[in-house]
Amino acid sequence: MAMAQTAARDTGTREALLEAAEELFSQRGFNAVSVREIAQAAGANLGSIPYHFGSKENLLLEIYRAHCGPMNARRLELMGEAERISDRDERLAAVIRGWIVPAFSSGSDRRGGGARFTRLRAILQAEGNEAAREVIARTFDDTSNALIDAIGNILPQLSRDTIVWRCHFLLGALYYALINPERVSRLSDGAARGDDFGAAIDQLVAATAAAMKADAPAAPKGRNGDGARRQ
Amino acid sequence: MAMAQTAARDTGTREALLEAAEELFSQRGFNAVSVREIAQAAGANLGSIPYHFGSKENLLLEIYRAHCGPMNARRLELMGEAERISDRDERLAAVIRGWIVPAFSSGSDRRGGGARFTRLRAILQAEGNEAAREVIARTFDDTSNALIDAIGNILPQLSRDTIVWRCHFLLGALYYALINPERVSRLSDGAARGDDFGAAIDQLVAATAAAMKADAPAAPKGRNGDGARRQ
DNA sequence: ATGTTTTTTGTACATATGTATAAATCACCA
DNA sequence: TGGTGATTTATACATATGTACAAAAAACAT
Repeated sequence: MAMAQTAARDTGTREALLEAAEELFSQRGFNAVSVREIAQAAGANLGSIPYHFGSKENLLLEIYRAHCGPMNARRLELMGEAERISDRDERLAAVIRGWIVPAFSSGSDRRGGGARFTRLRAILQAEGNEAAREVIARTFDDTSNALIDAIGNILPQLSRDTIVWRCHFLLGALYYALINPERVSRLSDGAARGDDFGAAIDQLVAATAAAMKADAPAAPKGRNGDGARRQ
Repeated sequence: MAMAQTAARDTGTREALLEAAEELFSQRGFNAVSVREIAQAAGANLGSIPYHFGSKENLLLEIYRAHCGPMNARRLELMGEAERISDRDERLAAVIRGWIVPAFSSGSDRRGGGARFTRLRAILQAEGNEAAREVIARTFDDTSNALIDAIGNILPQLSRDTIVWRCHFLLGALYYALINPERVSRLSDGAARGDDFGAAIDQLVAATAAAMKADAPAAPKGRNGDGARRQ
């Protein structure tokens, strides 16, 4: 047939479907993307999706399987290198950077991380996709714990809950930086570019390292504004 | 007729629909919630949604209209009070807190902010809902700019882009804390509760204030890891 | 009361969705 | 070359969705 099939023929239909699905899911989430769209973007037939993956949800899980292992391996590798740094401030920044960088870009291969996959996780997390949520928790908690432990070693005066909160904020900031980069450009009148990943990483590392070094918040008692309410 | 709007008083049905829609949207986003679900949750008929709101999207915008004004007014009020504090560190923390608190809970009225509405914004932001994105940008940029300006006054050595980045991280952390509170409980082995809004606010204020006071990140270019890539 | 406007209700419609399936086509090897 | 298993294609199906619409009901004004 026509050109539409070249993508499928070059890389294989299965690969083309994974690629197209990852791109579309990372832009609009899981619910808003139809299997017909994915097939069309991949230059493949609608039926090839149930054929190769069984279901739409399984296609999503396949994307996770392709990325999670390499991405977390790279994280542990970079954080391991960082822990050999003697200077405490430098080590803290390097550990944080080692955790952050693979979320923006993998090493050499296209797989194993990258901003697109992180953005995908961010959106699916917000969508509340159950399958994705479970895979995320199972697959990413160990590197999160590695980060928490490493920071605990560097800053032993901090309680674990405070470190957890701050690492949680880090992940939220990371997700949001990838989901909504336009806002940075807009609010800074173009002085900063939200899609400049290098700047985002540098800013995020500096801000997070400083936040980690702060004293834990004072008293968990009395005044907590009118915000003390449970969900 | 054209009078439909003024005559559309609180019949109960309209309010119930707004309430049910806000609850459902804040849990599962816009796409994944059907108008039939909303009607059922509100104890109303399916046809009452097109009747009262015209369309599903319009119903969403109505929710925004109910919250945006009061929430931003409260933010400006609290930040204004904060700016009268003489001590710089205290003022910085109070300004940040003034911006954060209304995102978790409004003053007296149920409307005008609150964690549920913030969570709604977070999810819709991630979903990439165009209508919501535009309203958010138009309605919230002014309070974001107020926060940025206030911080710029307290910390004049910081460039505006650095402040913008850090406020951006703040919003991402805030969103994520509301979207995924279970993760805090899980990673801390129950020592911290992600759904404790008071703790979340205290932790977020302390971390953000410390991040703001940090020096701007060093290198403008050069080494930025393997993460320097454009979206 | 009567007439008019507003609201509610039930249903219809066009479209979109994920998946199943059978026929057609291709790749590959004896 | 012929045949066999893998893949692709086209179509069908059941279901879900947002909205339109007309009739019924309720609320209201005079």
